[in-house]
Amino acid sequence: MKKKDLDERKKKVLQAIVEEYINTAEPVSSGSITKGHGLDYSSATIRNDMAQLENIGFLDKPHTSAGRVPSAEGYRYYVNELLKDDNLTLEEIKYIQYKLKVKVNEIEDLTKVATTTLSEITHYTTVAVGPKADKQIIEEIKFVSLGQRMLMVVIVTDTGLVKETIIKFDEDITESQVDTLNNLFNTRLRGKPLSKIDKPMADYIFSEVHYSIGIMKAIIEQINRIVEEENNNIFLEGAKKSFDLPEFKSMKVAKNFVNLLDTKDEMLEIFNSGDAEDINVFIGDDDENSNLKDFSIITFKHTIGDKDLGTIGIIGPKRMDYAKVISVMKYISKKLNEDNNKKEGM
Amino acid sequence: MKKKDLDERKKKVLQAIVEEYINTAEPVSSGSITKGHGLDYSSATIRNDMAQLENIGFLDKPHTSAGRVPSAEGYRYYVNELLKDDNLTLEEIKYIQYKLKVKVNEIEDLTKVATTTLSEITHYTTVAVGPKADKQIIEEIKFVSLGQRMLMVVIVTDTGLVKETIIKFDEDITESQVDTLNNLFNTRLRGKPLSKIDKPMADYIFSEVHYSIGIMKAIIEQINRIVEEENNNIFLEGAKKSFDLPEFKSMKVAKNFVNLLDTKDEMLEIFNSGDAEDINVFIGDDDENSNLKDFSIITFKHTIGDKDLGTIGIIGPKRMDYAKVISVMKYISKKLNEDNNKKEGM
DNA sequence: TTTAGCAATCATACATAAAGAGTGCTAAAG
DNA sequence: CTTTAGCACTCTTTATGTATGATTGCTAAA
Repeated sequence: MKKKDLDERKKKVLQAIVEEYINTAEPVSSGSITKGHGLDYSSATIRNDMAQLENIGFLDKPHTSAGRVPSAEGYRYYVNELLKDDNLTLEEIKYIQYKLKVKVNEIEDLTKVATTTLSEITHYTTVAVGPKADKQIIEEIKFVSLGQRMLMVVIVTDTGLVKETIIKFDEDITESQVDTLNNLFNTRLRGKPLSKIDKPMADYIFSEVHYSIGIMKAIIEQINRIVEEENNNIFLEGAKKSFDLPEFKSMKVAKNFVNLLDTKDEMLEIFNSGDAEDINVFIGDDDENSNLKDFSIITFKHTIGDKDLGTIGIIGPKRMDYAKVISVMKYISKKLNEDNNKKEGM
Repeated sequence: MKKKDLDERKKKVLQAIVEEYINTAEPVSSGSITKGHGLDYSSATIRNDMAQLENIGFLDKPHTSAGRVPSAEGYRYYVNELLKDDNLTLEEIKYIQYKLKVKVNEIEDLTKVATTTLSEITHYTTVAVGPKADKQIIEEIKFVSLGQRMLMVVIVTDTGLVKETIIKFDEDITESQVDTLNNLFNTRLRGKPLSKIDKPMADYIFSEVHYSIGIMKAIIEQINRIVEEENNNIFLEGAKKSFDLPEFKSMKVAKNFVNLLDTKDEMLEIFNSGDAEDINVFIGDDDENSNLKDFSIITFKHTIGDKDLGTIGIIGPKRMDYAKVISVMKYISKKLNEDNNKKEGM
């Protein structure tokens, strides 16, 4: 049997098992889904279907007499083929609207509000990751002198991202030198993507400036450094909520979760790999030995028009309420885009 | 018996128990400390002392036949009276020197390096909390226009802290207005502490500016907002390390830990309450029902001269290696101050 | 004051048994 | 051919009892 062409009843059985397991966190027995979920068969019939669903890899059996649990494959089929994702209550919709109406001045704030709201409604841990630096356009680059031998550099991009750093020198800097720097870097870099200053550009800058090479080198080096260290701006909300979930009774799961949030690498990879247009669902592989084994991550890109404002996502157990999460995300994503296109048009 | 006047042997017994428990995480029996730790008595003698130490509240008994465990009181006595805190190895000293020698341009970076190093050497979770805003002096306040109706405000303080925000308006702003703003705010606020703009100051500003009240109101409101939201800059390092400790086998402990880091309030209170001059040791109360019950927090203020650069601390189990942690902290604290006074003198 | 000796206490580990849940298979019914 | 009833089988869970070992508290002697 091909995986894709399940007959109608098997689809219903799989769906019933996934939904039941999402609710109870207990393996689902054939007896418990004879009625409801659009099904009305004897447990023996369900058992037969379950055996076949297990054969094609959609279900797992913890042990002989324990009922079935969806496999990663099973979850994927459920998410892709069986999910009905329009189940927000009116209260939830109103709450989201209320929260997103808040007056924000920085896009970062809006992302945080959205992330917090998402966590409140879904009761899962949510994460916001800043946009990739190199996709952004430099709108302003400003040098401000701090004392004689210190300089602050502020770079502002079109998405409202602000990067700043302080550079120290071994020699004095005059105000007129600062003016020159402001002129030079602004005329050269404004409108360009926020990426490292390459060799030709550095050479050009050197050729234009008549004073200390040491200062210029330090500046370029430091700018390249802050441009490179992207995505350090991770915002985490509701980590403790995850610890109330039954899967966190297992120390191993809890530890993997903390590792995931502490190390960040694996998590970031998934956050950055998603498709820009869509809600992306990552379901941890069953067999893998990674920290992600027991978790699912669902992300979407926060965008206004074609500007990438970062990624917002949820980390939860594989037994996640996909329907709910995806519904909420779709709604929030739509709202974010709507409201801000309005504001942009001013 | 008064708590303070333990005879010499009882002191040694208490010390032996604390140190043994720190090493093994197992209740300490009378038999296991008959030799070593400067003791050479029979288990019966030790037992008598242990019974009395328990009476005055320095030891606890998990159950009748389980050996003894230090109480919070016991730890406190140990830390205050019995601790010998000079046990860094040469390798550790060299490693710290090597790490702190790194060239940093922002004080925030230095704090991070110190925090990371502290975590590496002690194997505990470390936390850095930014300095209190109102203790800092405004060194520069800069308005940068972003498009017609957006303005960025950057405030730099004497400790190198940078606060910035973006303000949106309903009307246009001209370059000359921005210049006026820069002049006005800099002459008025530079050298002042980073605190909210009060009524008289606001009134003065209003009286000086001839255009839109709406714009000025928005600016002052927003500046007050970012000044108020202090300590959002918490830097966490090595959370996963804690999960390797035996006490984290208990789900309750693990959950409290995550709550602590996620909610931040309780933790911040302790971080901000410490004495500026000293290493501060907080030991969770035995009976209390708080998230902190099972943990100890050790902090010190990162300062250069009299500038407060924030607080660096460790969160670990009550069974923490106090001697080691305090030694490392003292050393790092000294080094930070030394090196930077040198750099300051340029 | 210190110590040896010993009964008493309690957690832990282990073995065994009983109960319960759920499956897989077979054969009958629809 | 599909569905269902029936039942043996498997495996987990829980309870119970028992043995074991660690450690203490007390007493009496050194």
